[in-house]
Amino acid sequence: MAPRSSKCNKKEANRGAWTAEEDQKLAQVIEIHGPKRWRSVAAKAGLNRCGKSCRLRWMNHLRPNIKRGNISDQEEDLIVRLHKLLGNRWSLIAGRLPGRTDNEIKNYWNSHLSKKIKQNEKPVRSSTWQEPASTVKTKVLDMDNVAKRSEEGTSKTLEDSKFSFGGDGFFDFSNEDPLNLEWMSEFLELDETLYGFP
DNA sequence: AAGTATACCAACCGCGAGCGC
DNA sequence: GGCGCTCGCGGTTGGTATACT
Repeated sequence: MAPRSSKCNKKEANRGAWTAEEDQKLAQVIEIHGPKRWRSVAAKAGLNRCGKSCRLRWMNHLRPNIKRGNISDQEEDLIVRLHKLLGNRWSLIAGRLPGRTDNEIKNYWNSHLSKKIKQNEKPVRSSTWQEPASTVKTKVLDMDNVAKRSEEGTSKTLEDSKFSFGGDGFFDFSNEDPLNLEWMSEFLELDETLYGFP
C-alpha cells in the first residue's frame, strides 16, 4: 500500500529550519492562491517541502498579525483558565488569544505554566473544587454536541444564553474583548448551568 | 574559559476527521 | 459504503541559547 500522502517524504523533502528565501516564496504563493491546498502551494512555490510543513510555517510564523513573545499576565491568566476548562485543546485556546498560535501556547504551557501550576496548585473555581482531566474531556465532547444541537436549533439549554456558536461549532465570542476576563466568568457560570458544577 | 544543565522554541510525526469521487 | 486525499490537531523531538558550576 502506498504511503499516506499527508506524510512528508523523509528522503526527498527539505527538513529543518526555514530560510528567508523559502519564507518569501511561500508567502508569495499564498498571497496569490490563498492558504489552502498546501501540497500544491508547496509545489507552486518550488519548495522542496511537504504541504504539512508549509502549513505549519504559515500558521506559526508567516500569517499576518502574529504576535511574538512577551505573553502578558492577562494572556497567561486566560490561558490557565481556558486550559482548566478545555484541557489540551490548544487550537481552541489559541482562538481566544488574538495573534497567538496553538504551537506557541502549547510551548508556553509546557515550559512555563505546567510547572507553575504544579507549584501552587490553586483551583480557579473554588477553594476545594478541582476537575479531573477525564471529566474535562467528557465535558468538552459534550460541548461539541451542545454546539451541534444549537446549530440545528434543537438546543433548549442555550436558547436564552447571550453566547452564540460560530461556524466552527464553538462558542462565538467575537463580541467579547478576548483579554477582558468578565466574559470568562460568565462562561464559567454557563458551564455550571450546563453541567451542574460544582 | 570550558563543560554541563536547563529553558525555550521551531519543526516533525502520527492520528483522526472531513470531504469528494 | 469504501477509498484516497487533504487538513488540522496534539504530542514529541531536536537544535540553539542561556544560565550555572
